[in-house]
Amino acid sequence: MSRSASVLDDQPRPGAPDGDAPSLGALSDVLGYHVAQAAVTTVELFERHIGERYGLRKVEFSILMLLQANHAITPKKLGQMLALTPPNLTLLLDRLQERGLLRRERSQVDRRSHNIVLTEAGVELAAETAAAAVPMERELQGRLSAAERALLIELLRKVAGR
Amino acid sequence: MSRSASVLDDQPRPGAPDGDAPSLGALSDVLGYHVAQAAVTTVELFERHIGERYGLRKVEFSILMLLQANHAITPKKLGQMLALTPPNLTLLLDRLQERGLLRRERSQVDRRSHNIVLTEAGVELAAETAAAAVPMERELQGRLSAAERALLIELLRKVAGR
DNA sequence: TATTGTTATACTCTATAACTATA
DNA sequence: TATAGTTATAGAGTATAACAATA
Repeated sequence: MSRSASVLDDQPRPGAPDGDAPSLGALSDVLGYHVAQAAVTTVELFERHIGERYGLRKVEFSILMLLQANHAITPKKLGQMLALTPPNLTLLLDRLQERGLLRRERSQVDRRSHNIVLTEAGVELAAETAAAAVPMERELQGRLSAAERALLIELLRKVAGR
Repeated sequence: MSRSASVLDDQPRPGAPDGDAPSLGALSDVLGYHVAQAAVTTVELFERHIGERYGLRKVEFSILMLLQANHAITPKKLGQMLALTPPNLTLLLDRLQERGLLRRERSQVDRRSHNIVLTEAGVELAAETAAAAVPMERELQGRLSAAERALLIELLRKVAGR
């Protein structure tokens, strides 16, 4: 754990008004901190490429992508995959439904559960935003090589563990 | 982008009530999604090892660690390092100050700014929680080797870019 | 005029509890 | 008696605007 003694005990040097880069201390060994800091970048990227342009929140985009890939899926499963509690999911689905992007169809097999399916507009928006994700990811090339990016995703999946 | 056709069009097979594992679709190539999913794990880890035990939120723990490593630091810098807006930081510092963990000392150099310093109780809690972070990180060994973990942190730092 | 930090405020995000309807 | 989903509600997290004190 490297630390830079007490360089700035209320005495910032004239030439460096903001002092040295402060040390992370014990935080440098805390994985969660680095995950959170990386999220600052990815969230900003998402907002700029997709969120603001299509009026979608991160989770809404994820839901669209999962519905695109799985056609019909229950709220239960969506909730499990995205770590959402049932009440939150209900609200999210309400919002997307009001926008005409999806439908809830009562399952004929188990009438308690629903199958969520994209409407035509939903299919279209899913395709558009999936396409918008490509340049978004490409923007990371300045920070990570393709190999590093693939490796990073693999390691993150191990941490997520599912 | 692998997708598993329409295995579950409202017809879950009897033997597998929850159907096959749904595909991630386009999401599997979105770094931000994987970062967010990994965060679910690290947040849960934090809550269990530190948050609940010491009544600290993630950011509060981070502030403690930064103060521990840097002795005196201004809210401005803390805000930059943790991506917090000034009003949020004010509230966080209020809370920690009310708990008797830190003091705001007006800088003699620039009387607009403050130096935040840990009280004795703050130093103690910082040490305790830093120690509690060790077994927390160790718990990740089931998912990542030491080398993988180091590599992951390095890659996350590149994404965070600072 | 610009900067540090604060106050006031509101909006988003997420969680818990209680409920309905099906099984 | 258990499960899928909803409703109601509250708390945590985060943002913007307006302000005070100092530079």
